[in-house]
Amino acid sequence: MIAQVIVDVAAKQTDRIFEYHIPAELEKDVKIGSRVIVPFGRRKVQGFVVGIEEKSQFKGKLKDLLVTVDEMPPLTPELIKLSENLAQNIFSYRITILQAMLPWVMRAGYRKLLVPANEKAKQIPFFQGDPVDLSKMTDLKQIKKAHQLLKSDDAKIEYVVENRAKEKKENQYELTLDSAEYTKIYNTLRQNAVKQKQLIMDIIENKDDYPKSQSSLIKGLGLSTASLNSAVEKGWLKRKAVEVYRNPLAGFEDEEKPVPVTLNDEQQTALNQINKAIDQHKAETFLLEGITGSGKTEVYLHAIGQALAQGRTALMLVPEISLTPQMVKQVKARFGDKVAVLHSALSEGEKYDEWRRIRRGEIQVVVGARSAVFVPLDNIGLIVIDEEHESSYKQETNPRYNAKNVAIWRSKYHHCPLVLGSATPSLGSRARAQKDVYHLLRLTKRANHKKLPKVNLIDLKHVQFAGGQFDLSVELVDAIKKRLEKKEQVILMLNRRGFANFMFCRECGFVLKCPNCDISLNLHKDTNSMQCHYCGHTEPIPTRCPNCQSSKIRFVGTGTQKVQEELDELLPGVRILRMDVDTTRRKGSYKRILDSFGNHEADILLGTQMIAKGLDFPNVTLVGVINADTGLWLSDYNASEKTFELLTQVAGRAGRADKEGEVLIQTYNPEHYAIQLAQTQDYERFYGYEMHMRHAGNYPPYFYTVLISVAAKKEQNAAREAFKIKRYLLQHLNNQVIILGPSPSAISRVKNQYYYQILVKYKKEPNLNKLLHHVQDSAQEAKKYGLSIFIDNEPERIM
DNA sequence: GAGAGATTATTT
DNA sequence: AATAATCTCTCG
Repeated sequence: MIAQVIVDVAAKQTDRIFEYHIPAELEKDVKIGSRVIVPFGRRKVQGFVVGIEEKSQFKGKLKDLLVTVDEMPPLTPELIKLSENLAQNIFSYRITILQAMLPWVMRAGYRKLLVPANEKAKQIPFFQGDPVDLSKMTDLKQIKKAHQLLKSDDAKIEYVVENRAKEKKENQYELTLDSAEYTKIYNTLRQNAVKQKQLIMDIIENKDDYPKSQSSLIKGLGLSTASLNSAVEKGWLKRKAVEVYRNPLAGFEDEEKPVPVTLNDEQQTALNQINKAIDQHKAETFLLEGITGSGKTEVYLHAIGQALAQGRTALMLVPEISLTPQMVKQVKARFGDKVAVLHSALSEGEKYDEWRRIRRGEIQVVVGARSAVFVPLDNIGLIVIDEEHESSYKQETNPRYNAKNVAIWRSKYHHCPLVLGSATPSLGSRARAQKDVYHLLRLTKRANHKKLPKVNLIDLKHVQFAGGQFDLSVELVDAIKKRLEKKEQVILMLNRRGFANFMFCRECGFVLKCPNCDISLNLHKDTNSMQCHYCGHTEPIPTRCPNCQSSKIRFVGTGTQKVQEELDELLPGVRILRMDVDTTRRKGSYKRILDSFGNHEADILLGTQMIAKGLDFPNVTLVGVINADTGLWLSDYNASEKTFELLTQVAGRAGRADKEGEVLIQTYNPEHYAIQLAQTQDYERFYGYEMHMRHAGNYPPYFYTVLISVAAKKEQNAAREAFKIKRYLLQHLNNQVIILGPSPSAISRVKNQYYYQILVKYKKEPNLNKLLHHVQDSAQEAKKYGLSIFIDNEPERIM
């Protein structure tokens, strides 16, 4: 038999099938989707079997496939097929896509070892008994010596493929004797053998609980490893290492029982339609447009229950940012240990274990962020994408897939419905619902009949500021005070995007910039440094202007740290929790902050965009937005959409329970339509208005877009290549197409690379895909001259 | 004619 | 992408 293999070499020339002969003894193991090791040239590489055939197309002599790596093929035939489809659409190599479908630990590591070639050579002092890792060899003398040994045939190179995936093992202790004997042992123990007595007593009393794990014995009984060791030595217990799953939900085990929630009419109507599609195995896409607090999550959970009741599985995607403990808790409470969770806060080992539980069919419900769209779930009965407007469903690096499109593909494959949910659907989705491509379901009422919070705009152009800074208006501070007096809680959002503290000299106007990027450095008080958010460059905080040595330097802009200090001053004694990239970096800190706020251990939750989504705190009655404008003037065509979304989402955090909510939005642009319509939280009107704008500007959803970026060390080179690509495209496309640029990116230099980009807008260009693949092929040639070319189909961000 | 460096072809 | 094969240049 012949295996068709995609090898782990991401390059144009190798982006195709290579065939291998399957040795007879491996025939039962090698399946479509298997991860295998194959000889490739002189090397050994990892690869994935994408097909198995009787006969080979190859004229030369086939090599033998060496081994299969896993017991069970990690990829399913479905995912193999999906990878083929994706490769045609997103300008990535097939192997890059296949690897993106699996946990990172399943990527192979490669090592080149210099090993003695014969018995005599083993005595050469150079080896010191061990093979030498060639990639770690830096010393020139050593390298010379290595060459010498290779030439004299005393050494040879051995290629090793390493598997990073490690299973976690835990010690378990099982009983070796019968209970009578343990009683006997107990009686012979000395009075002062406290721990030993305790252990034997536990064995006598809880005999049926054994074998017990080491951690449960140590934690539960307060034993030490030493006492366990001696128990093993004396033959009382037998130790065994067993494989265990790393469990990321360890902290969620004893959550409250699921509360049965009855749906209101609208929810029920929506659910009925979804359930019908589940029952009929129909690959229908629903757009569930429901205002904040309308209980979309309840609808999802009921629908998931329906899929499970039919013996099928369910996949639910949520944005990374809103994969909050609150959300996980709800799903976990409803479906217990049928649930697996996948997101970036898990360790690589945890991700691998969650993934394996899914692959082995031990899981019925998966909740995860973008990459979870590739999980090897079988028999999917429902896919849900919550907050479908979120741009995080699009991966911005290779492979640049959009989880929404992947989900649509999978829903067709499994003949199951896909539910896209949002309070503020993306224009693209909403427009498709308009054209009946998607089925629109609307929830217009808040589930608990509470009114939407009242939203007021504060015009920062005509306002008095509290304190000495220009961040907090008197009106906002007063409103906060009032809420605090009533022992209610407040959420404050500072949309910091490109707006944090930077150093500015009042003498010469100098702004401290990153030496590698075209952007200012940001002040970080916690680490006492100036940092670049793009390349990570760090330097000390200057005390004098680096340009003119003046001491009149200021730090301008608003950061969460600064606002916190101001609030401390204006409202002495107030308890503030800050939530931003800095305070949530450590594992579990996210949960800790939210739990603490939920327990009313703080009055104000001050944070960046990450607090806008999905949080549900009944005691929060006031939401303040410190500056609504920060995202508004970005050059993206969807800046208004993103601003409207964010304001509407954050407003929805107020007044979720019995108490009426209030929202205050500070802005310098109270007349802007995105902000005006966010005030009335009128999505449908915003949709109508924004569609006009898109139509007038020839932007999505009226046009399709492709973004081509070119990066180079020298600015002219990037620009020249971009112009060349544009000329090439114009030559071969009809004149319906619109090509914008080339223009420098919004941040024209990052990590010492200059970026130029062109945007292709088109309605129908059957030729384009072929041309772009040609551009991509030329990228490898261009790389020799230090040029990088990226092609992004339907980009979420154009800057 | 050997060694370094650049270029080109090959990988099943 | 990594490696091998081939070509080119430069050494008094």
